[in-house]
Amino acid sequence: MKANPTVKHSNKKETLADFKVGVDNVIFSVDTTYNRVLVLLRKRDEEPFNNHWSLPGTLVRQGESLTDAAYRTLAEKIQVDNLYLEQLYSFGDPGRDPRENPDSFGVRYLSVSYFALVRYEDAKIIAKADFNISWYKVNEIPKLAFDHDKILKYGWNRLKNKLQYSPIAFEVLPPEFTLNEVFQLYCTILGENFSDYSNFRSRLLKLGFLSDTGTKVSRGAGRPASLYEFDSEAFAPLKDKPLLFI
Amino acid sequence: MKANPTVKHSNKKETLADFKVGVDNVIFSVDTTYNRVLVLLRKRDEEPFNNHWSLPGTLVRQGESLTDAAYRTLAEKIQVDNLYLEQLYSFGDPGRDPRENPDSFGVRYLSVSYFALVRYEDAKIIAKADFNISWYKVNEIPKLAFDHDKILKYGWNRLKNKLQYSPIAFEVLPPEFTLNEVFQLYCTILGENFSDYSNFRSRLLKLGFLSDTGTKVSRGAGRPASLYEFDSEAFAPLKDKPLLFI
DNA sequence: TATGTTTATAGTAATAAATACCAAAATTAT
DNA sequence: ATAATTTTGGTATTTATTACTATAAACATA
Repeated sequence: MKANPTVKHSNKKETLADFKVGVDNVIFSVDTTYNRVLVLLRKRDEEPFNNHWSLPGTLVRQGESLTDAAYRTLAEKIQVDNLYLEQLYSFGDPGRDPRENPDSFGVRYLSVSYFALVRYEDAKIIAKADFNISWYKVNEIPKLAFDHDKILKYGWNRLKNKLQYSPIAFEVLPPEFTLNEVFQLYCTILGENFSDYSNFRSRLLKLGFLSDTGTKVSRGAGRPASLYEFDSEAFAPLKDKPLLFI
Repeated sequence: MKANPTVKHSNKKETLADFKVGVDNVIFSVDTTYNRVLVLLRKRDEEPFNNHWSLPGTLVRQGESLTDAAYRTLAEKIQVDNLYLEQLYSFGDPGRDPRENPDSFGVRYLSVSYFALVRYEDAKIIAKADFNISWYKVNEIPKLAFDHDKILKYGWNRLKNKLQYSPIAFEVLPPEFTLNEVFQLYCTILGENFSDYSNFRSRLLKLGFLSDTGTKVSRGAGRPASLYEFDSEAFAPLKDKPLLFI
């Protein structure tokens, strides 16, 4: 698959690159029992980068949308009830995939990366079924295939930022949750010392989009906690504001 | 250019989509004399969407990086000294380009969009030279080709958000500027009533990355204003913080 | 059962930031 | 000269953040 050198400069279209487009997912989860952030990785079973760990991804098929491809990869690896997914960034510079011809002719590989946050309690079950899929602690990631280290780093930054001005936490928490569970989630991702519990509580409640269900739950010792739920109607007026909370 | 129906389902790779990748630029500028935000549009001179206005874009060439393609398009239309450029979002769903075969076989067109902010005083000169290129007021945009309306809307939101937590304004202002010029820029983009001048000044100065050059300038009546400059060293410790200022 | 431990919840005082507003200084306009 | 205009420095009020305290309601165990 080489450009015809006789027309290479005479016809503009002849110099265009042909692409395969892949989606690569940075799938995060938070293990609240051990307080750690996890990333889903897949061990490759084909060249290039055979036996290397990589982000779960796939090439986009005919007639398939980018998000569909992202959901398909996700569904092949894990089964989830709650999920947050958004596009992250596109990486398409020449030479990022060894399947590309080094003379820069022939097909190029562009990766549209997606960022996902899933609930650990839902997700871990299916992951166990396939030993080529595994959760890795975000601070103990091995060297990854392709430019996936760069993509993962980009996703990790997005997660930390997004948590501070958008309510993605509640898309991944169970429908009813205690304020302590919210706090633990934030602590695990942003670090222990970003706030103290008491002030975190009052700020969060003052925003007005969490409603007390009235039910109380006891997790071990201590006074039982109220279960709260996310009120998307109460959040609606805030969603267009550029930056909020925490 | 049709997939061979005899092997269509027997070989997975046969079902992959082939892509052409384009970059489309949402190029903003601020005309401070008339206090309006402008977007650079190009009138198409070929099918599809012949004679429709569109975002300036180009298809990525062999061996060319995505950013290079974005810069190339920009350089073809306008000449700028100061410029801010970043990737915006990728649009690649099937059917977004009429050149695609409706049966969803054949080549797909993916657009990696870029967001740019340029200084109006630099940029307008070259724009005048070609009547197929024109600045449009952001609130008076005609119906655009392809899905460029959606891309433009996405870019406009990014501009408004970005202005509030990153110092892109200073990449597009002249090297030395008065505080009132900064304020006018913010007003034009975010609307008149986002802050009053006096408080805007003190907040901005307290951040500590603007330094007074000592020079004074008089623009018409009133006490002459100090010229300030952006001190990137003083800004450095702030750049990793997730959200700041204004 | 009594007593201490744990966690949730409510609140307060001190500090910092945001907001609305004011006044002097240094220029141009008449 | 005087008025108008714009910059600049400032203050008082309100609001938000932070650090901290106290009480409530459960469990643990002696």
